[in-house]
Amino acid sequence: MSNPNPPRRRSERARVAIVTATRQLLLERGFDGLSIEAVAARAGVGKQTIYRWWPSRPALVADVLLEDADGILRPVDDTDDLAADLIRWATRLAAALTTERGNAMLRILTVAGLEHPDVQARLYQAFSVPLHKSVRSRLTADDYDTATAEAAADAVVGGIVYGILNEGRAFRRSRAEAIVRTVLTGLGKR
Amino acid sequence: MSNPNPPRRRSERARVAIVTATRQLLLERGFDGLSIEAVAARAGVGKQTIYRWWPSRPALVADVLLEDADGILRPVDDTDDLAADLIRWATRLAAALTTERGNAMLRILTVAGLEHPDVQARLYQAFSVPLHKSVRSRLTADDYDTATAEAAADAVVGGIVYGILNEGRAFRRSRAEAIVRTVLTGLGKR
Amino acid sequence: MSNPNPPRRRSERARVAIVTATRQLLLERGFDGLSIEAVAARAGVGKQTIYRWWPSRPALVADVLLEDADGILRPVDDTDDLAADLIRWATRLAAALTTERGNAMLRILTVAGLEHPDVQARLYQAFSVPLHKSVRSRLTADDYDTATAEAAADAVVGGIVYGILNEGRAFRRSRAEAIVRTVLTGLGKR
Amino acid sequence: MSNPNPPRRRSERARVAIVTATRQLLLERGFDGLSIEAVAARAGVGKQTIYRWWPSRPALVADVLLEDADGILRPVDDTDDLAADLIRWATRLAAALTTERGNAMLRILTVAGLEHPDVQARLYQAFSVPLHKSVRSRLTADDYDTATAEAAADAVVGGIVYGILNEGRAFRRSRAEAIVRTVLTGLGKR
DNA sequence: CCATAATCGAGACGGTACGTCAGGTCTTCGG
DNA sequence: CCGAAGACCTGACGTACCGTCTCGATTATGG
Repeated sequence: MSNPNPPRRRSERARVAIVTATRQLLLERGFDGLSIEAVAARAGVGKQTIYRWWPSRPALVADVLLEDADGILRPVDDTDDLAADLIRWATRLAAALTTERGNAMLRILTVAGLEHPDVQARLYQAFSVPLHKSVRSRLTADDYDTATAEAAADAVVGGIVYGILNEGRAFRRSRAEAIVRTVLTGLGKR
Repeated sequence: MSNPNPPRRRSERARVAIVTATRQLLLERGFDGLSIEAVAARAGVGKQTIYRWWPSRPALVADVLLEDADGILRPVDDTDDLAADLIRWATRLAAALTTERGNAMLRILTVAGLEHPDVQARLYQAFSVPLHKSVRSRLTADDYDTATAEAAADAVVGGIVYGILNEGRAFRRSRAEAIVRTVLTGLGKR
Repeated sequence: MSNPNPPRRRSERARVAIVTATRQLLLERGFDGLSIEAVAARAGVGKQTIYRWWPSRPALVADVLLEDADGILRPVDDTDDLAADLIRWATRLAAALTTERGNAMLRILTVAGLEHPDVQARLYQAFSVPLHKSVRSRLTADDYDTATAEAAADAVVGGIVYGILNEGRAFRRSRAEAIVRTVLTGLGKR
Repeated sequence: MSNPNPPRRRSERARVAIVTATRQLLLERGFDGLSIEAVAARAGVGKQTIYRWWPSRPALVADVLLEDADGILRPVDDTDDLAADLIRWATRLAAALTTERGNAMLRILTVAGLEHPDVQARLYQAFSVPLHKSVRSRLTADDYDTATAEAAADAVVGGIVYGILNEGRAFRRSRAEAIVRTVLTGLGKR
């Protein structure tokens, strides 16, 4: 019997050209300014070659974003100073998301997810979950209970990312630090 | 003296029909499924009548959302129990944003803002700012300093809204409560 | 009792402005490039003021053309030299219809007539009939019978005008003369 | 060697559907009642498919007319009776141009040409030139000199076609005959 | 080492929606 | 009541892309 999953000989050259063209156009024109036709033209590829391998525009975009995820997803350091670890992490996250490119990516990622449930799920797994988990793990490593770690991670990640979604590149890193400190120490009245 | 800029006699009938049709179609098909042509048809109005008064699709959508803002924007109560006040507020916010309609609105609002800077600014002023301010005011009323209030508001609002953007209607109200509690008490190891 | 036929107080100022604007735009853009909106704007007049007095665009155009008819419609001289009279007339007609303005008018007149039966009838009466009649009268004045005069007028007028419609301003006056001569002398083989 | 300019694979099915729909609509609504949108709808074709192959509405119309030219363009017979030959030809021309369809075509052809110079040139070559040439050739075959033949052709063709443009289907064939006879015999006073 | 079948580039196709122009009707207001 | 202004509904414009569908022209095995 034949190979049940024949490797469907796909042109790597074309794949790379498409992904590259998509990345460029995404940064030039944003998510909703991106047309398959433009990608095909820029990549020197027939439209069908794109449709053969990606079911939809958001799926293509998602693939491109996933290739670039590493710049954003970094684990939290684990020294013996929890506050310092979290603040360093939060600051770096804010920095990454306020570069021109990083901010563009965040926006694209958010829109793409909001407009296409399938993609939402993939991006959620690839970005939100690891981000949240980074913080949670560092906290449970310091013996916080799951529920507390969860809520704290919500507050820190949400506070920073939502802030940047709203303020864009104007969001200051010091604000990320302030959020982390507040979550750590709470609001015990002084 | 006469008005030097007479407000160009506008048909209220048409305005209402357009806004209503837009709201319906937005809920039926979402933001990017909304076409001006469909709005015009449903409203029984010429396309030009829409373009005459709104510069773009996101601007029209923004106007519709702004009319519906009240359901989401409620001030924080001010009893002598800060925790209870904030938790009640957070819980209600989460409830409003996880109804079918409220969640749809949140998603639409976010995409519309991300795709159109002008609209982003308006929506930011109309939603994010008041939301944030609600929490901040309640805290400064209890004599927290500005910086702390700011950071806490970031954490609470961001934690809840970003959570709901990610999880959708699956986001539980108890999680909003947990976030508030964590921010209030901090992570002082017990 | 009131005047049973009140002269519907119409603004002469507006009428003139409209007709003038129409004439200008007609020469600038041709018949089908003429829009009522442009006429109204150029004339400093509301659209309704045009529609109040003219039922349609071709009707307005027809009025303008009729005001300018004199340049084209000249009677045939009646000296005792029939050939000279007709040649002079034909030559002048060709000259009038091959000026920039006259040619534009001919084309406009033709299109307007072909596209609107009512207008066709008016223009026919105002241009074709007098043109034809000029020639016919001159011939009957020289005792040709009606049928012959008719046919000769057909040949002369048609030959010249149709020629100019086809060739435009390239049509030479000598050609008009040749047509007249041929009709006068016939083709008796030599 | 291969064709350096391969003719961009075109759907014959679509071409025929478009031309047919255009012809129908032209006869139903006339030239200026013809919309590309209606042609596309009737032909079951996307608008772009029309715009891909024809630069403008008049160009499309011209193509349709050119396909139908044969009904009008017939050579002049060449028996030894010049008068009979020309009269037969003139009579047939008048007959063809006073059928419902033929008359409609003549009007359409004329307007299309007058409104669009490019089209004017093509239609002139395809209709006016051959018509004129038919008569001229028959005359030069009988040893008339070029100038005379030219003027006579002007008078005959112009007399008939311009007459029909003005009178429409009311133009009698006998009038065409009278024109031919007059041109042949001239107006030598009897 | 060819045969053959999937993949490729190109781009035509039937469509939907765009944003604009103008048509002809209507409404408002000032003179 | 007329005239200016211009909003209104309608319908068509010409364009951009959509996603599907042929077309040859390459490839890249696997018989």
